[in-house]
Amino acid sequence: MLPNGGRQIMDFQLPGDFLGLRGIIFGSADHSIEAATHVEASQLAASDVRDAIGNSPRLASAVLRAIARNEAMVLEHLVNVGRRSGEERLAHLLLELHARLKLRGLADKKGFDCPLTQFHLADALGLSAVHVNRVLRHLREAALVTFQNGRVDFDNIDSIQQLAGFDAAYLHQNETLRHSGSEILISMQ
Amino acid sequence: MLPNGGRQIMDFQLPGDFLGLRGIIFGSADHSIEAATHVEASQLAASDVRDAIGNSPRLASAVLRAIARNEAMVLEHLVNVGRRSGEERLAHLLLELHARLKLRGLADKKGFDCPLTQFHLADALGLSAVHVNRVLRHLREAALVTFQNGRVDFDNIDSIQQLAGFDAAYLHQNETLRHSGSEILISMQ
DNA sequence: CGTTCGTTTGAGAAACCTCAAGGTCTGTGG
DNA sequence: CCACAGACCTTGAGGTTTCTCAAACGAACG
Repeated sequence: MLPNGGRQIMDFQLPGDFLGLRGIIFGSADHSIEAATHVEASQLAASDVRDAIGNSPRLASAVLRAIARNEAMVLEHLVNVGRRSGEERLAHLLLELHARLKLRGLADKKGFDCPLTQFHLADALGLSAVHVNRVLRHLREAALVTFQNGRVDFDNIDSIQQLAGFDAAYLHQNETLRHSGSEILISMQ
Repeated sequence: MLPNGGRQIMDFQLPGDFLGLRGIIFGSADHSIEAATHVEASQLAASDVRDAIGNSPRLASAVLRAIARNEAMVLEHLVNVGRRSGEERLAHLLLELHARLKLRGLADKKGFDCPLTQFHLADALGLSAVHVNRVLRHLREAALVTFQNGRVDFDNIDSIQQLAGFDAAYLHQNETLRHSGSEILISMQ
């Protein structure tokens, strides 16, 4: 949140994501987390996590890579907001969400369920909600992607990837750090 | 660099900064580094760095905090580009550079030497160089900050901090990870 | 003395914003 | 069952910000 009432959404956390890692490391957070859906989460004591990291080089390395991956994502969002047009930005965000959800088995080839409002999209993209609405219309009329009734459907995923300049490499999806129950899971493929 | 020829500068590395840490962790980089001035750097073998991190929990922890700090900075840049006006963005960037340089003894209270061109600023802020020029004029005419002949001078640092919504907390300046010669230095205050 | 790089300024166009109004859907209380 | 409120989406009109194209200027350099 900014003093003038504006909001910048830095990322959308998906099921299985580790929340607030940077806050644990620094002992303070420069952001807040808001639930867009019903959420189930388990809490880990910051000191426990720090101890575990200190005692296990393997875990430390995994956390290191997790944060680096996070930074790569935020960086891509910076590129998105800084150097792409409204259509490209929106397309890029939807493609990113699709790629990340697909890995979790929460999306199919055509699209995915998306509980976000146009206000959420606007605050993530540095646009106004009104403009997001118009851009969505353009994308729909261009038969690229449809976002209606909480569902995103790609009509032509190849051409929309080209439009957005989307390349999933920055997501580093071959490895993930997750928390489940009260444990931290490292999964590499 | 983007396919359409655009460029997004994610950060300006200052003397003493550790370069390409994320590239070492992932074995590949999603960005490139360009020298804006004469640069002296020493190279570390990626495998050596990885080994060192694996063998020293203390070093691993420091690297962890360094990356987290990096992410916080990129994140602030995202907020900057996504939700602030041209004047606010530019003021914010100049204030960040000032704060970071001051810590290294490379700036005084009034300002600092800045070798960047207006093209550099534009590519960091998601603006055009022409617009950067006009915004600089506004800031100069408002007696807030002057950027001329490679020198940035703040006329009224309090009011420009307020204009930009700048708070140096995100820089986490009380600790740094640096490389010097062929060593990695951890310094905490 | 010409070239190159960076800055400055003007003019018109495009992208995007704000304000405003109306529409749809959903849940809720009477 | 109906009326109402709230949240979200949609569309229009007009304004602001920012962009692109273009040209001119100054400084540094060989």
